[in-house]
Amino acid sequence: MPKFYITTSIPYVNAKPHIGHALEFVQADVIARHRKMRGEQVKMTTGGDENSLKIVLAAEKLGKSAAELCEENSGRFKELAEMIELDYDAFVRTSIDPGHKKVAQALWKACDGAGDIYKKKYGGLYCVGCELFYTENELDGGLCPEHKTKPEFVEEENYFFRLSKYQGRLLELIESDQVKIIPDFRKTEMLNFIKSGLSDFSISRSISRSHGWGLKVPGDESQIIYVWFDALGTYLTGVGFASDQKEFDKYWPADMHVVGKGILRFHAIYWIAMLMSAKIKLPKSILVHGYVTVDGQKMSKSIGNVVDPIELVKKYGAEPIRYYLMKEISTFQDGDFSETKLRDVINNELVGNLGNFVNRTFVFINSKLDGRLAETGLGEGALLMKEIHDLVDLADKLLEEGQLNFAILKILEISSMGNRYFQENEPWKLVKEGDNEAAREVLFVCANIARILGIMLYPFMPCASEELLAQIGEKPGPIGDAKKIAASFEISKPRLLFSKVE
RNA sequence: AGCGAGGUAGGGUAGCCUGGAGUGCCCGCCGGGCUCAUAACCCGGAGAUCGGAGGUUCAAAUCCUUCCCUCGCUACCA
Repeated sequence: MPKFYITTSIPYVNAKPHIGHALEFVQADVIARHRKMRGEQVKMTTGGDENSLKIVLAAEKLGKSAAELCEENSGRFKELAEMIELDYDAFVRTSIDPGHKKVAQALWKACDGAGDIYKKKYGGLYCVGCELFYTENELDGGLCPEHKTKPEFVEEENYFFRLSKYQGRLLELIESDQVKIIPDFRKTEMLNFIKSGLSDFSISRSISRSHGWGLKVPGDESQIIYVWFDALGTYLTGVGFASDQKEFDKYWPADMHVVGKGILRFHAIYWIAMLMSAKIKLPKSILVHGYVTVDGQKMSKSIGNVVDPIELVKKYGAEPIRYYLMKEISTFQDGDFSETKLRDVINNELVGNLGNFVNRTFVFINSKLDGRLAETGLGEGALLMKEIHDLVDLADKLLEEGQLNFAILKILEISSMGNRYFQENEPWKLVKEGDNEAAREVLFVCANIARILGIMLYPFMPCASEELLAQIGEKPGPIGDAKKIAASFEISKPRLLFSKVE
């Protein structure tokens, strides 16, 4: 059985989750569930990035310890993961996961052993909020462009990673898609970045600048491992690196890292170079999504428009949110969220189109045809069924390519075709005229379409999928089942899949 | 400044790579039909100089040149 190891990036837990985190969770989850439907053995990991100075600062502000803040916020991310139906196997918290510390240090030692880590004095204008050094011309009137605060001059001796050494190999790996970056325009960005020249980067911080928070550099108590070096290691931790060799050999390398556009560089360049240095196999692909704006505006605390996905799920349920994120937001580009739009989508698409088609089909069979349908053959519907099977194949292919929004569009199209077929064939008239056989044939086609919808919806809306299929006594199954015509149907009790919102 | 992504009916998008009647989708608007269904569904219509200007071509939203505008990134932000 082929395996598929997919990861979400691990969010900074210095604040609550926002809708963008939900987007990434759902994207990864949809891909993972699709792979399961294809019969692959899927492993998915996520986690919390906790060893960062930002956490310490945020905690101090709130009068808490860093550990307490991590506990609290990681808890919220875990809650989001559960609520949004993320089917994950491991949630790696970098500050307390016992295996993770070993991983980070083993990774460090391996890079060190390869001669890629060296000490260097480094100084510059440092913004605490960003945790990074700025050059003069990056500053905005002498202030940090992000925080509008005056950066301080910091000088210290740090460990550096010899990134420059890997420039040529990185270029080739990405160019040739051995590490495939999806979509193409992100790949181009990375290639251009590499071509512009790579400098070595700092991978440690002094213990004082880190406020003592973080993982210690092996063999040097005075230095803390830089948060990214540490965080990327969670992808290894999640599948047993340095602890469970059998598990690791089975699942590594990762088949896909799902990340936001802002952190692509760390994955496509730093991470790959680190793994090469440590002589660990390389991940196969990186899928890069955009950011979510809210009502056309960038989300920010100062504007006060940060959307809390947990609240949203409580209000509307997980499935509509998943649907919205997958369909209304382009997989690779920035997309907008608005609650008004969400309501429209629920009422028009989930209730009016999809839910209604399934409901009118099942209710009709139940009330006019005794709840049963024997094999009737597809009759005139055979042609339609062929078109629908083509859409199934297309959606399958789009899912494989990560084109999630196009895939779900195709699935909804199946539902539209069902509604049209139902309408044009007017089975209610056939029943009135006493031609139950003809009505049965129409409904046999419709029921099969509903069943296909049930199967194909699984990656996007697993609960709705289960609920739909349960009404005909089935469960979500392999994607191949979608193209098999069910022989007969028995409708237990039609139940609504989605409800209107006011 | 460099690099990247965009500019398609009132709004949001797809189509562009591999030219062929402005073609599609989700809303909104107008009109009609149906009554199985959660006033859901189906059909039809109005509405676009496909950012501007040149060019290639029998033919350009699509290819080339150029200009304008918006957004993102430019060493550590999902």
